[in-house]
Amino acid sequence: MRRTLIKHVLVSDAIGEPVKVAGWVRTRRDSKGGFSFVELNDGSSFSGLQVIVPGELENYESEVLNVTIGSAVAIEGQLVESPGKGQRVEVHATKVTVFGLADPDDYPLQKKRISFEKLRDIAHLRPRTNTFGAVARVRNALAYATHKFYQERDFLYVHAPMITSSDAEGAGEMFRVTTLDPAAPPRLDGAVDYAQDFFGKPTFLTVSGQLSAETYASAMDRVYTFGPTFRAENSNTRRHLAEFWMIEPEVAFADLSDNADLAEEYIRYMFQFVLEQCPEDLAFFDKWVQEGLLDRLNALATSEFRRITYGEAIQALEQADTSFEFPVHWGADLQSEHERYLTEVVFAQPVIVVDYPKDIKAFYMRRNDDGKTVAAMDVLLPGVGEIVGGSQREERHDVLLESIREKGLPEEEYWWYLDLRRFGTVPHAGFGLGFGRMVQFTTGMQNIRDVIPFPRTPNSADF
RNA sequence: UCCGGGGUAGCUCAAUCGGCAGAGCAACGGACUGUUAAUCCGCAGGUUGGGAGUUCAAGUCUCCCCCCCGGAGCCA
Repeated sequence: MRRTLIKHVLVSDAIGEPVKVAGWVRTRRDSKGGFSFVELNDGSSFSGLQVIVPGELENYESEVLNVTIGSAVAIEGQLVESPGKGQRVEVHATKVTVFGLADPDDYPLQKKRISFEKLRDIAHLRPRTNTFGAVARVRNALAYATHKFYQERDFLYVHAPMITSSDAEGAGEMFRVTTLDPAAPPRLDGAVDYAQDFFGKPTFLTVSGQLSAETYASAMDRVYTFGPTFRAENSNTRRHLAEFWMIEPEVAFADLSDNADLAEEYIRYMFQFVLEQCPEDLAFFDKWVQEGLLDRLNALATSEFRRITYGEAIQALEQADTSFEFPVHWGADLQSEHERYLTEVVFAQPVIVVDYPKDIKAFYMRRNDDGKTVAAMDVLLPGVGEIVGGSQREERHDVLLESIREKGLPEEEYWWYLDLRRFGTVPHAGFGLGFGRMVQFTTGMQNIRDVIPFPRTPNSADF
């Protein structure tokens, strides 16, 4: 008999028909009536399926009564309307196959709530909990929405390399990739001789797929990357990971305004999609993780984002009757507290800040005509802060070269990047969106370590 | 990396001035005719993160180390 996923059984109308399901037991409650209730979850939906196991089954005493939370079983039986409260249908078992028991003396999960911190220590078992099952489904839905959104708009999915020989991508400390023996590396004049390393030169894990995306946008018009990126920063916050996933669209013949349109549309699309696909999971987060989550997501799925310039942002902050830890003045970068104040207090909605001072932004951002600012943009969301950073890229060869020199970057490493401006250069723009932060915002989960299956942070790379 | 808060039973936590290390839940045994975080009775559960020190006596005080959480910086 063919197995049906529980999410399909729960909405099935085939009352009286035979059905087969399998999954992991959440609870078993025995009745004096000589039968047991078994709640089964297979990860396909938030809700589990209630199974009634009659005492007459031949393995009832020998096996079923040993089934506890965490056990893996398959059930064959009949779908019936449930006389009890709390579920529409249930299954009356005619056969129970026990694949694996979970000794309750050792099994670390229980029906009672366990702290997220403790669950990180058992990350291999936490997807079996309500919260992490729901996070996994929402994360999946957001990834699906991402591909759907860009594919529907004729973007090409580009796989950026994860290993790079450029140590000057300008986005933070990098992890070194090497096959040399760290205890005894080959040396040349005292220094490590990377000519003998696997790639014949020093290599690192990428911090961004942007530069690769730009090369493909300069041929395929509109592209996006969606892959892991790595930062060796010693960041210990609830918003940072050493290994995290980023989505980076890049569009040719586009300016900063087109870029902001795209970011806004994309973010709204994800909210709409996940509201449609994961109502049960979101209702759970709304009730147990962050009150008011559903109202906010619903509002965001349709509302426009507020767009202001950096100069206007500084003005608004200078007029604020709050005292900030970091002083506000034109030329200073916006701190977390400033970003939060703008998006949470001043406007109380998502905010896109554009045109930042050139001195605090990356070399590749397009210089504005005022000579002071660049065509950069940050998208700020209440609760998470910066979720998108992007810009129109500098397409003028001489201006880009000047920027590279001004910032003291190694010109020779950018020969291919400069080539894009020598041959058929084109105005183009793009941004990066931190996928984990999007999942955080969508689920209300406070810590980014709890929205990725196996978080990598300083001092922690288990599982 | 900096600042602050923590680490006690399987889990969530308590322990007054330094004086016998406790509770709820889970688990286990039993009771209960369809339960929904079931309920009731009973039983059991400990190298107090690791190390050193002060003391008649340390979960508690001192020092070193490890780990976790929150905030900041860096950023997505």
